[in-house]
Amino acid sequence: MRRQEISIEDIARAAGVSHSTVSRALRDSTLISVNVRERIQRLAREMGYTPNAIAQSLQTRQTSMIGLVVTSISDPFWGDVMKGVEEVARESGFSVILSASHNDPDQEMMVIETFRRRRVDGILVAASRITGNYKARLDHIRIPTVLINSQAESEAGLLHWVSVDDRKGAQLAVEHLLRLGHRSIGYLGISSRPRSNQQRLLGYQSALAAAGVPFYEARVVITSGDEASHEEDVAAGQASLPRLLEAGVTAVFCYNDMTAVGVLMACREQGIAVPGELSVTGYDDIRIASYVTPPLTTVQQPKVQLGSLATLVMMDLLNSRPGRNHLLEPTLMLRASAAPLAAS
Amino acid sequence: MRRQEISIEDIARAAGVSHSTVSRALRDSTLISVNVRERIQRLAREMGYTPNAIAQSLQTRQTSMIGLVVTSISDPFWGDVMKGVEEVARESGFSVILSASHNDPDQEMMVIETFRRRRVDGILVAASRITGNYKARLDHIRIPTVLINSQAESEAGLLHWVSVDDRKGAQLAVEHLLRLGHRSIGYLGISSRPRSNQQRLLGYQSALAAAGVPFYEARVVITSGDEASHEEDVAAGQASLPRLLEAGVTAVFCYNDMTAVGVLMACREQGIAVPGELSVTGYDDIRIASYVTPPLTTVQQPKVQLGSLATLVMMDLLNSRPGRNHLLEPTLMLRASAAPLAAS
DNA sequence: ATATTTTATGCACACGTGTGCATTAGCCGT
DNA sequence: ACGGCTAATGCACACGTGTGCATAAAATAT
Repeated sequence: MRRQEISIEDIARAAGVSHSTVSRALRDSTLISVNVRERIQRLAREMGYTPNAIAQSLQTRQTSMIGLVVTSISDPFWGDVMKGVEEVARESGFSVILSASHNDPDQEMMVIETFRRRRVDGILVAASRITGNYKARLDHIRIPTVLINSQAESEAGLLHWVSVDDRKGAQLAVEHLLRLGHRSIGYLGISSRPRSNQQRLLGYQSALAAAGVPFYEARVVITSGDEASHEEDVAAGQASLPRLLEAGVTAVFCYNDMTAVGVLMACREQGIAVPGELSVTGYDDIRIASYVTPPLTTVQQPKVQLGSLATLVMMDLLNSRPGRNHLLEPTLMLRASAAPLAAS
Repeated sequence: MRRQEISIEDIARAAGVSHSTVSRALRDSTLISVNVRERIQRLAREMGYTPNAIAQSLQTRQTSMIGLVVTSISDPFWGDVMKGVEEVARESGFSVILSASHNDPDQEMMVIETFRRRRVDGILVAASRITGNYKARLDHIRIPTVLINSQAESEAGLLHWVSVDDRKGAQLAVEHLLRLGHRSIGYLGISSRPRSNQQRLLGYQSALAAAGVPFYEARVVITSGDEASHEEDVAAGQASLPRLLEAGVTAVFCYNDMTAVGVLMACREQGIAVPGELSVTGYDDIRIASYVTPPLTTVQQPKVQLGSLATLVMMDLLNSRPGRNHLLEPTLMLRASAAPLAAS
């Protein structure tokens, strides 16, 4: 089982030259004469040589690997983001190390520590939960970092971010409901993702304010759903419907598509027509939103672009170009789960 | 921007010992006296030392990394598999390098070549398209490999697999439809995933045969859908409904959940009641299957287990224990998209 | 006290690749 | 033919860590 890959030393021996010559020949150095260069390259091909990236990394002090931390690997939202990351990374000659944080700051920090041990060139963190005391440690690590859908500043200039404008997205959704004639609009939020939840709540409030509709605390329901898994989000949505109905809303803006699906399911159980009696909007526009009944009116986040752009920013940083932060625009996807307020 | 991580050499200098002593002390070698050992470990902590995994890998000739190739990163099915892989890998102290093959043998081979260059300890390949001439090259690579949901033999003993019994799954679904009284049952397949498509077709046929129901070629519709993306699967399902109806089927067993969703959508457009006029079953039991209307009766594959078990087999191989192949059992998920044949 | 074993540490090499510098061979000009 | 210049190659070190072996120091036995 001894795996014996061949090295440039082996090629050197076979060609009767030094390993330096082989190294240069394989890198197309003009220092090496054309015929020797070609002979060595042919030899390398024949012998089935594969450069040892580990040794190269040790020497050049760069690994061409980037670490990606994500809250949940099986989440369709992050699935799209991961896809964008992997594509750009591969095209740029980088590999992606993937790990999950399960929405837990401790695990997130441990994963980042592993990445540091492996000397990745850069780190991408999705929906970081890093705050306060962790922040300092993250800063001390001195590895270029790009946050995805979370924001933070850094004095060292190593920390950047790419996000979708959550507040704007919420405004789009709520404005749409207002245009449909709704005046009693609820917000169904999730406390386990504090930043985006807060932003969407703000967007909800400012849309109401802009339309001159008063804000009532009772119309806002925030549930927990700690692990950031779908099942929990759906269950949270289902469980929250009663409280929203008590508040007498005719439409509800949900934190994401899965909670909206939960609301949809609860409505079906209780015989409440959507959108006839209650209009529902989601957020994210994951695939499931198109196929559910009724298809969800929702806020689309450019998910793949989120990943690819973050990776492009990373490439800028790694080529010592200045890294720009980006705030992407969400768009409204009109489907069938929200309709004009019935003139009852 | 010069990133200067500290090394055991630095610690050695600070402690007034040689780097060998530091190396041993950090690895808890009993060769080093207790007080020196503790002093060095404290020093390492204070100086913020992080071992250089690259240098360790070069020396020990193992990277503690495994490569994972998947046909599509954003596919919910593979998302669950990836989750299982990452969890077991992390618990075992391994990191996962992720890459996509887009269901293309050439890309798959390129990804594997990259993994080889990076000297991963093992490779996991999901739904491999490697055949014939590639097979030989794969064999020549001499890296332990575990295939997920595809099977192949190897003389070198480096190739193993973990799969779900596709034929059995198909039988379960079709037997269920037969039990519901259906006799004219269609199969909607996809040619771009030849192995599983073939297996499911075989299961379909043997279930019919066991029930004494004749097999009609016209009831089998195989579409393409090259890129293995959802949109294409759904579209394929939608486009295939007419041909199935022409064949006069009362129930259809679909290759996977997304094609089944396509069929569902086409039915709604054409006013065909499901399951009233047509029973539909899917395959995979991805999350979407539960939330669509009507909820899909489908064959559940143990997706997370598929990933975790494959990784456990890999761990066996890496610890030079014999690797066993595993054929997992699918189970039938009864929901609402298949119903007894209406006595019309 | 000396010989022998045990304990603790350093030396030097290895892993595979890249590169500054010295060295050699070849070429040209006068 | 000789000096100077260019082209091609090798030497030796570096990257950071692990480890066999030699060695020094200490402890124990005789």
